[in-house]
Amino acid sequence: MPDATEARFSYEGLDRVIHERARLSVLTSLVAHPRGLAFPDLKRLCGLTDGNLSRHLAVLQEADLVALEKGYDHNRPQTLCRLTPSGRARFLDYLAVLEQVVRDAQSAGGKPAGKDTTASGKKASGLAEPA
Amino acid sequence: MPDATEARFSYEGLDRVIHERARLSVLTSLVAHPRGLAFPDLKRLCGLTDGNLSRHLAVLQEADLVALEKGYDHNRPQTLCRLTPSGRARFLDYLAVLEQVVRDAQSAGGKPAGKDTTASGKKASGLAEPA
DNA sequence: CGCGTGTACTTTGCGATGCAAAGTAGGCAA
DNA sequence: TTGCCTACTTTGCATCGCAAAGTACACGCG
Repeated sequence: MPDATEARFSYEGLDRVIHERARLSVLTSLVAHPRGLAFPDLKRLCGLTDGNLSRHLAVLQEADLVALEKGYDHNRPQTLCRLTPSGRARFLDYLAVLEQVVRDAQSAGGKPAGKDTTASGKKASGLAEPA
Repeated sequence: MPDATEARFSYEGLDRVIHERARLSVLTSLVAHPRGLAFPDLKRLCGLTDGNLSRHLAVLQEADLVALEKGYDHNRPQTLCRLTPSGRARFLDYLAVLEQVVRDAQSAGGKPAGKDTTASGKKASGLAEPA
């Protein structure tokens, strides 16, 4: 058990590439559709504009989180997006941290909090927070 | 797939002010310490630099998510940070959306991640992607 | 056949923002 | 007093999200 002064709320596992809202949407969509999704479907599912999705996909591809397969369907360009294996792994890691955040918050917010780990210098102003 | 046209993965509840990693750290720390936290404690808990914390606190205060009480303790400046009531409410709303993200991702065959925050042990082995 | 319209993306531009290094202020020890 | 330490704040830069504009191609219509 490490000391109580460690940065236990720093959440370093929240990779910035994944943590962005739009990309989180994309990755969640993709993990929910393991066969992949076409660009327009992804666009609609995530509520993104064309440009936005294009850019975020480029970032995700650059980070080796998704793979883009560009082909043609009925003579129309069709980009199929899928998670890479390492992308899936990294996303699951990220999710585990997210769960930790939720647990940390709920242990005080939704339930009786009894774990005050940083008991330094409280003023105890007699301020009761709203129940 | 009930309705493929709705943007059910857009997660519009992920307020950008809250969703930032550093601020998420701060808010989680604060919700776990309802009596408030002093600047240095917050700094250490979140693993932030002085400048970083200062800036993020200013943003959070501007958004009426936290309240800053500047005073003196033992003749030293001491800023006490607490969640505002509406800040707590908005953070809990945000958390609900986070939980939804986790659920959406896990319902797809992602395993229910345990309490191991460094879940790097399994790679993609147990969850081969369908081609 | 050419022209406009619609889909499927990409590129560009800009305003916002995270981040860290440098700056300020005051207590306290020597 | 001098110098160091804590407790913040300000500044500057590089990144980034976002949306409007741009490109490419297929199809329908006169």
